[in-house]
Amino acid sequence: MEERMSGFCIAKARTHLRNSNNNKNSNNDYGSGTKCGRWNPTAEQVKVLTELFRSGLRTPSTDQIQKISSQLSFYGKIESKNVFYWFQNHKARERQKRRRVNLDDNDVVLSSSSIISPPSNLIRRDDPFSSSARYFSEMSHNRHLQYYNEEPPAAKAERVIETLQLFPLNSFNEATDHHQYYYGRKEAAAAARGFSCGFSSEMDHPPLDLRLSFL
Amino acid sequence: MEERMSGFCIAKARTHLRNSNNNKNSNNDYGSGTKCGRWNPTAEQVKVLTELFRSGLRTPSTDQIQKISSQLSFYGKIESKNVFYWFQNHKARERQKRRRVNLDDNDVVLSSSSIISPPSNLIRRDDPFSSSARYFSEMSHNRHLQYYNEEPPAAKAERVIETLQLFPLNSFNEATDHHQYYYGRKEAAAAARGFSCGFSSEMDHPPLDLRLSFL
DNA sequence: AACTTATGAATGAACG
DNA sequence: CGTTCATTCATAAGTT
Repeated sequence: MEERMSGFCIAKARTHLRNSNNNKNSNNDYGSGTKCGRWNPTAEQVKVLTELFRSGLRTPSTDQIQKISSQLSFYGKIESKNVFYWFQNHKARERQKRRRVNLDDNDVVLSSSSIISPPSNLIRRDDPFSSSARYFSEMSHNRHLQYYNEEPPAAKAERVIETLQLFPLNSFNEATDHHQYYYGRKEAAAAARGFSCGFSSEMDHPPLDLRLSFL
Repeated sequence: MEERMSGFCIAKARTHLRNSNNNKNSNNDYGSGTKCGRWNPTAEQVKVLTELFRSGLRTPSTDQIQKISSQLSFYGKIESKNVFYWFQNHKARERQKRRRVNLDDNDVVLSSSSIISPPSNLIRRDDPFSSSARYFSEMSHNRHLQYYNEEPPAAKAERVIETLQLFPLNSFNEATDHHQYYYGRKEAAAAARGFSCGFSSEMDHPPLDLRLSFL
């Protein structure tokens, strides 16, 4: 049972939703609005929140949340929880992003340098989600990061990318030891064990043998 | 029916300047100086991803994503996030589709069985943040159980930053007393500096004076 | 070319 | 907190 039939958004999704007119609306909602209950921040709200974040606020206290919310309500409907979530998400994503970038970065370099030089233009220069932490358009955290010091890169040394060689030449880095994290999915596990990409016969192209064994 | 009209994305904070330049060039010319377009997977990439998905992989771990990305980069430009999103979307859409069908069948049943649906419109608590710091605890949604673990509990010392008082000027809530930053995050306190709620008398304008650079 | 569909990307919300 | 879900936005690709 891996199917996550959680799906019962029904209650929420299908309910026609009250038109929350009690709020008299806000000038925001670019066209949508009334449909769902999901908060849709206005530009100003986002701007302010971003500024706060940028200035270092990461986990506002309850009071702060309330105050911020209060202030932002001027621009449109908003509740405390929205502010709460916003920071929560923003922070998490900021980090996630950074993490991914690091990995990516590492790897790509490797890959390009090895074997078959990739199609020139593949050398990504500026990616939203990578390098330069320039993913979020306007967020640009180009500030002193000293305020948030969170993840010493070294700490994660364990799960590092064991620099598997990327291409088929001799891939299958068994490196994926058995100790792999059972990150849950049975199916995933199953898949990971013996998947050999089906296209063996056609494969007009190279290699890439993905049997997940390398995962 | 859900009209996706969605006027425009005025603020949205990310606005990519749809009008980046001129004509619809949009040649997937990643890597060149221009803005990145969105990832355009090659047939091979899609194939592999699909295979992986079919073989059961639904929510690849970070490592897996990383590796997959590496492998696929052979076929063209690709980043971790692309892989991440791909799976995310693929999974979601499959479910969505299925849900739709499913729901179509017993939508009424559901509705009636769910006990006097409370005035959903009013359910929203105005301020769950009233007192308890750890807020929100009553949503028993019970999604699906999936265990995942790969990160050892980290004893992370919160970095304490000196405090600059928040909302210095005048708050509605007297709560702004000096020890308010005891509430939780010390770091939080550090940040809101300058957030002065100045409800000037100009209601047509941003009342919120953040004194952050704010353009 | 306008319309529709498919899908990449983003993000609010929430779970464990 | 990190992860996952649901929904929406944006845009490339496919259709008419």
